[in-house]
Amino acid sequence: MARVNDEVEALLLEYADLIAITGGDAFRQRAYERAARGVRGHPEDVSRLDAADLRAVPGVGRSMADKIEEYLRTGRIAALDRARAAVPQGVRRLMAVPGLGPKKAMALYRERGIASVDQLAEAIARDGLKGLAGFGPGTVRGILRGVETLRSAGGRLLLDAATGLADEAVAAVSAAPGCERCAFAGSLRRMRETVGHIDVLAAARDPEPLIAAFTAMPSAAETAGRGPAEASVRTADGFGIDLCVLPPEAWGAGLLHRTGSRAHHARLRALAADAGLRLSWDGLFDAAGGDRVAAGTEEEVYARLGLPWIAPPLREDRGEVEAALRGAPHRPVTVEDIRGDLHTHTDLTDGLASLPDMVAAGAARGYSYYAVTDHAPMLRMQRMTEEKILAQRERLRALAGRHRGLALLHGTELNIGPDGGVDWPDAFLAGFDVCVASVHSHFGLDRAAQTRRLIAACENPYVDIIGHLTTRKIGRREGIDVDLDAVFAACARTGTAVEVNGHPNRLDLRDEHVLLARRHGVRFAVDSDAHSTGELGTMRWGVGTAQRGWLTTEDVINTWPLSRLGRFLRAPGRAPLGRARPGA
DNA sequence: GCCGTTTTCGGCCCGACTGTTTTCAGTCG
Repeated sequence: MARVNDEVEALLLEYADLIAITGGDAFRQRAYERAARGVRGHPEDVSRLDAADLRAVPGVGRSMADKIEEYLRTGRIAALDRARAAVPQGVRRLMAVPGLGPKKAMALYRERGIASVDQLAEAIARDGLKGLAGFGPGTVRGILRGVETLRSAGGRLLLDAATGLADEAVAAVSAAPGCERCAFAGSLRRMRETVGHIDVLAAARDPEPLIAAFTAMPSAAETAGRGPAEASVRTADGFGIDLCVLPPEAWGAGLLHRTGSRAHHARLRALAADAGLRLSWDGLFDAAGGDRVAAGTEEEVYARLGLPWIAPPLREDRGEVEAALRGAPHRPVTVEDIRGDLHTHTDLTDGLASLPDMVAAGAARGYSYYAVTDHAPMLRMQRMTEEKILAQRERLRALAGRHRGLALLHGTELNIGPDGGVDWPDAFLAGFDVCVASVHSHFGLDRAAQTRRLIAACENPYVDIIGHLTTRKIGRREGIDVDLDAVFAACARTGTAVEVNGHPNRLDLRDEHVLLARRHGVRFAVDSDAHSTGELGTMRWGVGTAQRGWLTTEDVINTWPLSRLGRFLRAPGRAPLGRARPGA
């Protein structure tokens, strides 16, 4: 793990789980979970904070600050070590299975000695849970489904964790003497939703110091392989990172080769062959004479093949080469194109940061508009009321003009009920600038019912954006069963945008669904769904997914100027954007 | 364990869903 915050988050979550497993105070457990989220969402590295600043992190008080300091000083937390001694590691890992909580995990261990996911799967296969109290046939079926979901993500990292590791490796190698260039490549550079291993590429005359720096970095728990110009390491969790060092003149060809995808690179090789050239990992060569004709940069190689540079998320052989050959190269939306975030939370509901802090963080990102969209009352645990959200609106209006050039939009994230209804009547919804509507319950409805409810939500004139439409959580929960064609057709017909949620656990819609929706003529909002100031940065993964889905600025409403966005958000009785808002 | 314009104690994330233990515990959002 690269960022100290990630390490601390993991330790606090582990402690919270151990409290739950051993039947400790539920409020204490939640305090640790909350602090873990606070640390995760904190934009600064906790190792650089003094005691007072540490306690300013949401959810961190004296006891947590002491534990974090103890970890930073000694690399251990004594209280956590004691808790670990009481519960076998595998029991905690069982809790990663959807449907298995602390109680059932502990019961499996106590009654059947099961202490790993593999042992659990094996026990189910030989009917070994029979007779165990609380584990009837329905429960066992559910657990088995959970094991399959978990295994579907098996051993792969989410984009935030993979990016953290890759950044650490690139920083370590870049600092080595003689390193001319260094970057990560592979599926991470293409922004696939999960990453099986990380490819790091570097350019240098002498690979040795780079390899030494790479194998010595803190995350490299063991060196799995080593050659004259490459090395492989594994993290403590067994995740693999490869380094390949190239001569500087081969940098572009090497980066192209290592970035892939295999299918895209094969397409380029075929194109080269047609032109009497040969493309390999170290350059583009004249097939007859053997002279290297391009290799220094990706742009040079593409240009020699008659193509413009193609953004890595597009390199999946989904027509990107043909489009470029036709003279209509695809220009995907970029992070720099994003003018605002239309789905964010504050501590009024389940966010961690205050309204002024979230707004300030949005301003710091250079946005021209920023929407606050806290949860609505149907999500009971959030205890939202009309009074609370109206008071928030007043506080938001009072912040207008505080940040030059930033228009503040007041919104909400509505819940789509099983029948497609949402939390508030039209008259109240008309008071919001923007409404996101999302499914948060009744995941088990059948396909027809899910499709009906989503179409009904689209038809609500105040619903502007459908949030995280399939509700999948990578490795935790399959998405709902829904007729996406029918829903996207309804979105296009009603002018309802679909969200590309950038949270690395969600990435919902996923790239294939984005492609499908785009074919229906749907508009999109790429959002962070941030619950802390740091999480506003998840926008980058949303944009990566949008790029993989071939979205352009024309498709994405939050790349548009405020005036055009305002026309899109128009609804009966709703004040036009910019008029009701000083500072807009 | 955290937190505070109802403060230094006593609250804090409530309720639906599911399966099964036939009166409710466990899990989840």
